[in-house]
Amino acid sequence: MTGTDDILTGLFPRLAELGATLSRGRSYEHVKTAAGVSLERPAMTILINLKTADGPLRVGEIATRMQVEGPHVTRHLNGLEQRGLVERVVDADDRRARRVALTAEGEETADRYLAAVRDWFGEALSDWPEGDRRDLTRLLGRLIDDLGTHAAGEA
Amino acid sequence: MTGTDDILTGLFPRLAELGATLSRGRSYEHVKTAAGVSLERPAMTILINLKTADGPLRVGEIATRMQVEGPHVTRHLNGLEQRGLVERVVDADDRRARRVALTAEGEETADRYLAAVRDWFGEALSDWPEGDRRDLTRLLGRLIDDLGTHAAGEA
DNA sequence: TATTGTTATACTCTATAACTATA
DNA sequence: TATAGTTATAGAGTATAACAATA
Repeated sequence: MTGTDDILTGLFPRLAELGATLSRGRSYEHVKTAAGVSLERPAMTILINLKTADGPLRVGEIATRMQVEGPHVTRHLNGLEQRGLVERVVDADDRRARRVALTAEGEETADRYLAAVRDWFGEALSDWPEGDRRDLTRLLGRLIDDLGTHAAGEA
Repeated sequence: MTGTDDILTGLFPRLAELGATLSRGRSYEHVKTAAGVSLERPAMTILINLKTADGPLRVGEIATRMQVEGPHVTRHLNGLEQRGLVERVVDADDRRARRVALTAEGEETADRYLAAVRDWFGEALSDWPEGDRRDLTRLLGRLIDDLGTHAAGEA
């Protein structure tokens, strides 16, 4: 009884609050301002995915990484391309597909944003022992895996 | 350099992915189905807040707890009241305010939902050592606090 | 004059359906 | 016939502005 009750009184409320803090909290606004970018959040997420990938990504691959459907990516890609932050190039091997790549300006934007993220979180967690950060990262990774696996009905 | 780099390669991506898993993942759908409820998520969140509070809450208090603006709460309250899950009673002490209370049916719905949450997370985390759950809960609590404090510019 | 809540409106995020072009 | 991506449309989530009632 103790173990399961902890979920309702401990973990679950924290996850709900973290979700609210992350999605509606002012953190993103602060970071955006610090980085001097004016993009909607999913658009910024696309840039980060491209930046942290090895090279250009296909549209479908971006959608999978973001856990969203294709048209959502296409829509933001249209805006990003108009602003000159990404380029879409037809894949030579499969002409149905497109390879999406950051432009130089897109790369700069992603760099500025990531630097602001690093500063922001670094300040917020400045008095955290290194061990706690590592533990949290590890536990979150496992949580994500286990939630995903369970949702997929594989376990 | 090591400490701050961990944020960009470790913590930050995990938080982003957890946010996606929590907000768009199928977990909520599974739990909803298991509990046999058909409410939009913010409406369910209102019920849970009322259930876990000591007694009836004012509209503004619900909004604060959910980290949203007042009109958003009002809108969902209208739906919940129509379905007979909550009641709004004018506060005798301050007639501008309303006290929102769960009806018997609202209470049952919240109970069913929370039981399904407990089952769902309990299964997903069934092989977690008790210590890991406690650690994650503690670290998440601190993370939320520190992000909130930093966003408020207090530190 | 300030505060509680509501109504009206609009913006952001995301999904589904229908389509085009390749394969 | 199946797959990659796009366009069109719609729904969920949330915010701001204007307002009512009360303090």
